[in-house]
Amino acid sequence: MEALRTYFNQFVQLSDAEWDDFKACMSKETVPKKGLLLEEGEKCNFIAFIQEGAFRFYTVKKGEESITAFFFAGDFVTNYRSFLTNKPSNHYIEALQDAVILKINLQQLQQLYNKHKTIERLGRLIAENLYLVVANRLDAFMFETPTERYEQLVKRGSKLLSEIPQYMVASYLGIKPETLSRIRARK
Amino acid sequence: MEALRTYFNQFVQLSDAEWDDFKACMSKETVPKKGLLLEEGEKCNFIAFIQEGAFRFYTVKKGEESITAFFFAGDFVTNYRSFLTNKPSNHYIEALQDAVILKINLQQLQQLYNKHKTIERLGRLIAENLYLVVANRLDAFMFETPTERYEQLVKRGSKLLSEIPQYMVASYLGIKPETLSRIRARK
DNA sequence: CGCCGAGTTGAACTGAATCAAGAAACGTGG
DNA sequence: CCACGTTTCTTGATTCAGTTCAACTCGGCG
Repeated sequence: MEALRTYFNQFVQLSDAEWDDFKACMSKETVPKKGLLLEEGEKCNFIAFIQEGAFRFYTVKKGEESITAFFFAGDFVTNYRSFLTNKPSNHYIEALQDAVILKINLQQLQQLYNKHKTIERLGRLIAENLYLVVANRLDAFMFETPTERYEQLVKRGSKLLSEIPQYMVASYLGIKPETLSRIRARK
Repeated sequence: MEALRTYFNQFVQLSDAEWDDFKACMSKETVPKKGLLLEEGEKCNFIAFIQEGAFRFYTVKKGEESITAFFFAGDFVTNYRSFLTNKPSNHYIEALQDAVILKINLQQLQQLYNKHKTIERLGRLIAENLYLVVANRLDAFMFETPTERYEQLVKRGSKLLSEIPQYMVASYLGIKPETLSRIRARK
């Protein structure tokens, strides 16, 4: 639970009263490896903080799984688009290992937004932050070749390279496993 | 000015006091056709509401202009990334026609955030909204071919097709002018 | 009338996808 | 702890969509 408060502290300083209200809304859940936290077609009405485990966020297009993101302990996991628009998700969220999460749902969060200005601000800062994350990913897809995207992972020493099977990394990079294998083979 | 209030009303209902404070921060500016509202290397410390005119948002990579977005009357225009991170912009913002805008700067906006909870909320809702916009564009680049992206423009009856020269539309779609010409030729 | 930028068309090139086959790694049960 | 079967990764040959380079057309505007 302290990990979550630490996470928030990057953004705003919550008072004890605010934090207590927040904590009261979080409910702990476990998800077994390969379990689905969210299925296509469901509305995502929660945001979850990952205490343990990891998830992949993927969609199925033309019969093929395409991975959009990975989430690890200390991250939030949600289908933010479905959460914000209240429309059905076109993505699945699957646990890659047994996981423990703290969930808060949309209604509870909205009440917290109404009650506490600082939490409203936290919501803004997190939204702004997520904007930056997708904007960077969009840049990577618009301006970089698959090879360059892979090299970025290497340069940043990304977790993905050590913790995620190569065919999933390929999917995340937007290429076929064969292609990633060849990129790695050269040089 | 009323157009701006109408725009905000999609998100929240501002009281007269809040709106007056907001208005007091906006300053009117004009930008001539081909004028730059923002240059590469500058920090973008403003958000501007477009009263008249249109802008293109582009970056130069490997000696080539690549257009990321177009903005029209009734839209906000800013380099949101630079605005949020306070880092230099890697994009230019250029007026496509003579334009009139209402500008507010970062410091003023932060004061408004501090002073009015509803404006803080407005900030959150706008950030969430921009998240959805880039997320959709990312989807288009990850899952659609250039042809499909072009067909989306046609299907949505996009302004771009009537108001923007074809070579700029091509750039926005992430392809060469020759390729867009060929896409249009088939069928 | 002639120029110039925008748009079109053609031919050759390139990087990733596809299809196919094989090698390596993994884990599960005997 | 080994053997087997499945999954993951690699390698090769071919195809394909978009790029590149180049030439040419069109339309507006001086």
